[in-house]
Amino acid sequence: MTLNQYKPVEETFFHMPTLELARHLLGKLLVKTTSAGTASGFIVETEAYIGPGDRAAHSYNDRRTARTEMMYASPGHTYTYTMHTHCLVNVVSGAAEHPEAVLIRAVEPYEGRELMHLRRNRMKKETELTNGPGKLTKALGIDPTDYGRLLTHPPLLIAEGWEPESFEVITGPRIGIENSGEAKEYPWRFWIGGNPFVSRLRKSK
DNA sequence: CCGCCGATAGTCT
DNA sequence: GACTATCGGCGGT
Repeated sequence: MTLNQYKPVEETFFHMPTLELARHLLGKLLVKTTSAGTASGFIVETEAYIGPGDRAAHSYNDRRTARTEMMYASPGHTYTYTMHTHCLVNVVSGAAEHPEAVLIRAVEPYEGRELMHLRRNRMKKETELTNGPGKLTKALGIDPTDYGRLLTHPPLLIAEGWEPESFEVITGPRIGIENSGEAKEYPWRFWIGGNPFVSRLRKSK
């Protein structure tokens, strides 16, 4: 696999409602190229964060700040932010001025496994490489300098991957938002049934 | 395989 | 100064 063999999605792919996009991103490839090489993985878990009314979203109550500014951009851009020491990556969704996004929570390694292995401090277990939002960004080499990129071309892109008919989509409550009132119950987490790279396989509450 | 817990830094009040 | 859309090590089973 070389970079020019990936088939990036069209920008119009991102023009669907956020909950649909969270579902349709499953199976797609997330691809990052740096001077060290190309690393990619199939998206196997996502979460939707939907606008000013979603208590779990950074855009809750229309909090428009320097950090959340990209959530208001047109769909298909990245919204990255740091959680403790980790960088998390979101796909901006919804029309411009509508602050919605889809968090990528886990991928299954495809190209550049050796590079991912090194970046992850030679992590022994294969499934531990990319089974969390902070883990996958480190493995793929995604960092805060990727804030605001358009995901239709290198160095960071979403490309065609698995056929949607080839896997089952499961939904459930989002992770790590215990302080978000009713919103913590919304089934806005999506993952591929039976995939070993999904974070928190058993504890899906 | 599971759950607990401490580390760690960017952002906002 | 108080939050986190987290991670990994450790100890018990």
